[in-house]
Amino acid sequence: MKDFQFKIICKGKKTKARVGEIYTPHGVIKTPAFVPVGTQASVKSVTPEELATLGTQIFFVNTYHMYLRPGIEVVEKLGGLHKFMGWDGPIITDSGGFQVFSLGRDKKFGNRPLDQITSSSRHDTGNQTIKPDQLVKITDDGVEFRSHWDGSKHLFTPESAMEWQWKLGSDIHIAFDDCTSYPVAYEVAKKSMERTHRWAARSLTASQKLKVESQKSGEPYQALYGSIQGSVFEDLRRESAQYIAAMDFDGVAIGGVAVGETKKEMVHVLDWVVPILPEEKPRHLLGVGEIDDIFAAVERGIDTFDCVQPTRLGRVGIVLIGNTTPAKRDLAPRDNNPINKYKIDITNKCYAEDRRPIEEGCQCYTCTHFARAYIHHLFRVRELLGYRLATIHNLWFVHQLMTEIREAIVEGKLLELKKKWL
RNA sequence: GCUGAGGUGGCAGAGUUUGGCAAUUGCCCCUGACUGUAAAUCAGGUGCCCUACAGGGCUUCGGAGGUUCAAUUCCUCCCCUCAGCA
Repeated sequence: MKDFQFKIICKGKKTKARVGEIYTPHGVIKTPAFVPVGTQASVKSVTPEELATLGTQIFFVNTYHMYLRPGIEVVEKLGGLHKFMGWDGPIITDSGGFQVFSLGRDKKFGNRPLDQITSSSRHDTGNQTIKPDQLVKITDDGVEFRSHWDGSKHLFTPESAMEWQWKLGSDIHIAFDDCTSYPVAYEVAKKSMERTHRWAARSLTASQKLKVESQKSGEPYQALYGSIQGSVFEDLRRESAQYIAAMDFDGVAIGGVAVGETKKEMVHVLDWVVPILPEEKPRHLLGVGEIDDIFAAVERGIDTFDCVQPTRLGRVGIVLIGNTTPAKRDLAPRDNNPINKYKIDITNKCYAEDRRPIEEGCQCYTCTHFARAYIHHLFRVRELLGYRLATIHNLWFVHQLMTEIREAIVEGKLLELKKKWL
């Protein structure tokens, strides 16, 4: 028996949702599961022990970031990612494919001309400043990245991405893909998808080779998920799903979503793609995790999804709240906006003397120990504890929601739960 | 009391040498954004009024005078703060 398995425990009756268990050499993941993101081998501001307490079963680390700092070899020397981070549970690594998209855009700096960007907000490398469009160069072989730290050049290929993930020793790897930007012309999306497919084949070949070698030496199994692209075009998405589904991957990842398209478009993508995927393989949705998206994904049969939202929003003072007990909270003026009904900005003045916890009834460490006023204060004075407490609450919140969702699927009440929330 | 240095938006602090638009810039504050993390970040607004925008009008550099076409800037007096010495 190989160390990686996916078991479906229960399927929804009215939806395509399913409750399952992913077995990895470092433990079991109950699905559907939310996967926090710890890009640089750290879910920012929380310890592995705290993560476990919050309900995190597995989290994301990025190969690209590990490659640049501290370097794959360093992690390897220190005994692999698990030992390096002090986390015994399952780990999933991203290939660096997302950075093709994320480093290639100029989103961070808006649309301002580069000469208007203040020196403190851009990355200076000695005398010259790296422009975003210089950070990534895609070739047939792979991607030439320029380090956002020092501008040095580095070539990433499907083969190297696989090798590095093996050296990191994560439990689940993602194939090296080309995350298509949005909006994008059909022809460009098609080429990007085809490139992703070529890279998927190369990733799989490289990974299988490494798998054979490692099994000889008795190393734990490391799974590989193929990645589907195709932007918002139905025929491309279907083609990509069929292509990836037909390959010998351990699981499937849906990429290129939540990159600027509407939520409606994203849901369409799921509707096209998921029915094509094999039942018995776990399905991961890359980069998605707002409350309504979580429901949309789960009821369409997604098993795991990762997102920076809970952690990133927490660090800027946005804390998540349920929609189930609206009477228990006062809305800040802006929170009357339905889009914001799952979050409050704790830095708003109206919370300066608020004695209540972030959310009444929440059992997280933050809510059982501190008032909104205190967290508000911590953010105003930029105390590190503020970022931590907000992150702790947000992660707990999402993991709690996932627990509720898993229970609801088993009880056949997912749609009721969704209605209650949305 | 003497000597010296100062008084500029809510705060800090440029501008005064060489009179020619102060709303330089920080901070605070307000608002917005964030979905496989170049992100404990970024963007916008922050004297008043008009304007959808472009832009326009007005008020302001401790106080009172003076010189000048023109004064935050030069001159006189006064008030206040800080430092040193009595």
